[in-house]
Amino acid sequence: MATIKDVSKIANVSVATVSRVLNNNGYVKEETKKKVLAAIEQLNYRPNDVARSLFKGKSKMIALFVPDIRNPFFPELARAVEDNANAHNYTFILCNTDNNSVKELTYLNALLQKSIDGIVIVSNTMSAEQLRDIKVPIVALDRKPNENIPSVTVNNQEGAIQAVQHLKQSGCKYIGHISGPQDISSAKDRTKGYLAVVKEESWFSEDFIHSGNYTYEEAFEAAKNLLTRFPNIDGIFAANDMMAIGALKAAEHLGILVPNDLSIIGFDGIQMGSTTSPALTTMEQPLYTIGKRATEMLLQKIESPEKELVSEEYQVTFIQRSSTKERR
Amino acid sequence: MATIKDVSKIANVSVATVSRVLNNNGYVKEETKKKVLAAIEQLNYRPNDVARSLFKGKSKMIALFVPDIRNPFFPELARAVEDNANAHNYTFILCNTDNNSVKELTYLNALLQKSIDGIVIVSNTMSAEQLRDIKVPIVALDRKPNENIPSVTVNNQEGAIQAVQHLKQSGCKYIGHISGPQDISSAKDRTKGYLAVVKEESWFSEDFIHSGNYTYEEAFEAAKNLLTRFPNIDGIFAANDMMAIGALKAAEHLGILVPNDLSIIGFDGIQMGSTTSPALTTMEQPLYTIGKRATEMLLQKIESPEKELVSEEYQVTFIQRSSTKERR
DNA sequence: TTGTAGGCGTTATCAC
DNA sequence: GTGATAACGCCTACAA
Repeated sequence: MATIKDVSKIANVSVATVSRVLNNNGYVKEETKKKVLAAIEQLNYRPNDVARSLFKGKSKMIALFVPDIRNPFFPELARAVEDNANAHNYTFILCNTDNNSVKELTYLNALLQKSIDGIVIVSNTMSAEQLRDIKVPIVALDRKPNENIPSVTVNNQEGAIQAVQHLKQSGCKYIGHISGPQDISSAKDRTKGYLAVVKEESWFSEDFIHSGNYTYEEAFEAAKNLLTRFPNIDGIFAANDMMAIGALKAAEHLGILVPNDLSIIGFDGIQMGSTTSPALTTMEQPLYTIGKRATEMLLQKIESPEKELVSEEYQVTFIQRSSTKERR
Repeated sequence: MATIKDVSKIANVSVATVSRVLNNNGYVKEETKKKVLAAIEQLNYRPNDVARSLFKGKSKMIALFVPDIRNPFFPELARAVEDNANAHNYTFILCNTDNNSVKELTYLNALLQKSIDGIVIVSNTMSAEQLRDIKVPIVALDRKPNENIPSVTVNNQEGAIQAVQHLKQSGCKYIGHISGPQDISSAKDRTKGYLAVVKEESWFSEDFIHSGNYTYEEAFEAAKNLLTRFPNIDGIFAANDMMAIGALKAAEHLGILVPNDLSIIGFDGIQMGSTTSPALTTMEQPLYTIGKRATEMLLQKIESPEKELVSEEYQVTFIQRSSTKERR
């Protein structure tokens, strides 16, 4: 690879001048500029970003931490972040944390050594202290690890309320809930929403809630238990689509007809929900939008660190498909 | 961040000595080593990877090019590559190319400026010439862009033959094919496999093949056309699972019962195939394995460039689920 | 066994 | 307008 020095020789100028035309700053005569440009062209010269990074202390790289990119919820976010990073000439690093705080910390250190400029993080494992003394900008996405770190989320509780109310309005009397991990703010808020609607019902007890840990497999089991134990359940609100799909399968397994005998509603709006039979009614998150927004906020913070970021909350939208009956 | 100089001062030695203990090379007295280690500990010193990269010309970063991480086929590969990169202390960069060769080239240049050490690439758009004069190691995954570049793939043609034969053996008489983009080697080979089995059948004509472009939506349309035009079709081989799921939906749409009136088999073995109703029979690729292997090969080439890599081919396995009848 | 110093490729500060 | 030159933080001859 050619260096700035090579260019300077060919153009018969100093490296300083080359640097000036490269970065368009400082005065440089039109004529010499042309010479330099020609030399750059001739050598097909490209500046070495590593040297630049060393000097500037910035790498033009941002990272995204997700638990596991194989979970269908995350690729949409990842794509949004990558698109945005790319549009601003940042390189995109992806880290699968497995919700493991040790792994998270290891990634973090490795990235700091590489002068990472900022991180978008979907996590619930990092403690407040850990995050506090990190000096690179961080924006939380989908979850709120703690109050001190700016986040982009959706109205989880309100969305859950809407979901459960839809079940009621479409005729469900006994509504079960498959919940997500309660240490994840989004999951907790969705459970809160569920409770807000049904807590006062005469039939309600805590036993109508089973944890599915946000996974297909556990939700399959949870739904089977729930439906076996309470055969009169005619509605299920799952805290995410993967679990709703697990519940769908469980119903199929038990010979329960959806939506005739049982309505199921999910949360997230992942594509998979539209490919099941019946297709899944759900509360759709604007996933691409929130991913994009989180990245924009991060880049803004990187480029003007003095401005404080303020958290944002987006709205979910109800998507009627075939796993619930239409509102009567 | 503390620097090597800070450490050297505290330990009362030269930076050279610190560097020696850091990299464990050269002689250093046990006692001074301890002093240095203590100083490192005290300052919580971590070497600056950017400076290292500049010196070595290597970044300890590898990239993965995929068309679009939102396509459910890619996250499994991405996870495998990331895991392996991480295990070898490499940082993982993800690039969505949208099958756009201009975008690919732009990424490539940006990464070269960052001294990227190697690239795993799932692509069919890069021309032979483009790839030839790239000096960083490249390994192709899932597809063979051209013969000069080492690749990790599966036995696509053979797998397709098995798939179509399964349809025949389970009683299908008229078998349609929803094909993928013919400029992708994997898709082409699968079509070849289909043809190898049915080309000589009396009923066969090219009209039994419709392109679905590897997408759900196009396959949905393709299947509808196929099934409307040839109502006697009782088997469909889709060149990937996304398209098979599209075909499943099309059948549902037309009131055709799967697998009673129509058998559908896919290819890939993505998780989504197991969540549909009926669940999808498919030829499963060892996705994690091939992703892992491609990365291993890449890292090996990076660390010993003198050794030539040789392409590898893995086997697909037949997974009987519910979208086809069992072999009689 | 340890230290000095040059260089990796850029940028920015200061002269001229 | 332009050119030296000192950083950025690290590594490795080469000396000592």
